[in-house]
Amino acid sequence: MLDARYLRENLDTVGTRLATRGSAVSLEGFKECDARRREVLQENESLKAVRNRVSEEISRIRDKSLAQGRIAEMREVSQRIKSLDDQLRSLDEELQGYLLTIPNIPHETTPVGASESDNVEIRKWGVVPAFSFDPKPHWEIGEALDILDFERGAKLTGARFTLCKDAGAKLERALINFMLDLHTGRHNYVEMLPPFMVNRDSMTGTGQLPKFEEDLFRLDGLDYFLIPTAEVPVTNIHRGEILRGADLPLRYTAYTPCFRKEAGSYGKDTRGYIRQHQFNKVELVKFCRPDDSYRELELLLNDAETVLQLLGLPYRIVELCTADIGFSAAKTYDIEVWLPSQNTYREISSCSNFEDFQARRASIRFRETDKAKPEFVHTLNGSGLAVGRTLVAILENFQQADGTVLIPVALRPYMGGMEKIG
RNA sequence: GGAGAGAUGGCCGAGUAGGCCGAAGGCGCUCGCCUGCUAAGCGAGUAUACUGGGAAACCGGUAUCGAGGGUUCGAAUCCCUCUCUCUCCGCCA
Repeated sequence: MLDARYLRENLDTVGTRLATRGSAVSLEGFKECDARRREVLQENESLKAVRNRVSEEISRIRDKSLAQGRIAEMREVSQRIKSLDDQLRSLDEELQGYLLTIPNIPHETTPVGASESDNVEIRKWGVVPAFSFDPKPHWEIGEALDILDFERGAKLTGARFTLCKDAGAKLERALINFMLDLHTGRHNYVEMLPPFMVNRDSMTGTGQLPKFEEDLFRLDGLDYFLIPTAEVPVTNIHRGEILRGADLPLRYTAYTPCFRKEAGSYGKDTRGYIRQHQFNKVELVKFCRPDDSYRELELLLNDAETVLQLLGLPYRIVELCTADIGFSAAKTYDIEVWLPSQNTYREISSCSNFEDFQARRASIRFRETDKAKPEFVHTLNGSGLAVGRTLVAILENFQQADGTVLIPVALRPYMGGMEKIG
């Protein structure tokens, strides 16, 4: 959420910057509503000031019969106030409606672009494997090794659900533990295990609601939602809090399953394990001072990259352009891992700086000293990494001519010493 | 699921025959004084949001005692609804 006052005073500039996102954002509604609201607010508050003053006078009059005139007068003032209160309530709601659906302003370093083809490749790491045979897609490898069972996943639930079996299940679990140990041990993140379903306030705090409800699974009869990413519960840990400056930056990591409806991606990635309604992810979340957030973003990106480096998976870093960054983000780097079967890089992590956009929605502030005014923190997060896609990358990149798959050395301790699958 | 108790400022904790309560007191914190160090002591200050004025320092208004409604000239105090916490019983991984 943008600051209403800032928006009011910089309406044109903000409009221009938001336009680079591609989708038209109209600020007219906000402007008009904001003006009306302040008008009503002012009349209302001055009437309340009168009422407070006169009521105070009435309280000092012993003989209330002498106050009847003023009491009658105030009765009318109160009527008027009540009506203005109602108007104000609906105007507030309307204004919030505008503010909650206006996306974040892209950072000045976010490349301006019209579509994802304008994203900018920053760097590459690793060597793309050369195969002496035709590399298979991961779903064939997984089925041949009997570690990924798509048919039974669909039987148990439906399309885009998969049953992991035996070494597949173990590999998934090993990756989770490997990532968490790396981030808590070497990168100094604090591990969290949050609830996998959250309430509406939490979803609004990080920006999934009110605009993107159709992407979420909601529980029938309860206003709870299955989390689409650990970003939601972990960022909301400090919703409504004032943190101590001395404690910043806070770094949290969390494993959670993620649940997404994937509405609007019906034709995409229909085969395999790339796009599921439920998938595992290890997430990195930071809360920091505004001045530090862009430095912290680079560090966060490095922390996520380290996972791929230790696993020996080739990847590249892409800086998303204004047309491709998410609703809440000011700047985003994607990490894309090499997938031989698709002969291309595919997203495996997305690292974003939200600046104070989420912090303002969720009211997450800090006080530099005990006397200082509270300021909004900056929030960041990134996948570290998407576990299912990491498993896919391992199957495809480390597949052998005989159909087996080599397990990365770093992962072997987590696999009971196993060196290959099959 | 059944029965009861409670939710006040950073924390603890007063306040329930409605008015002078943004809210006593204590702790904590900040600044100053004092004591040759430490401890103690003394004085002052110490919420947030919105909004009007001002270049700013700052000054004014309104709101906030879990949340939302209601009664009233006026509500932390009365009424209703909801949420959460705690205790006991039942059930359960």
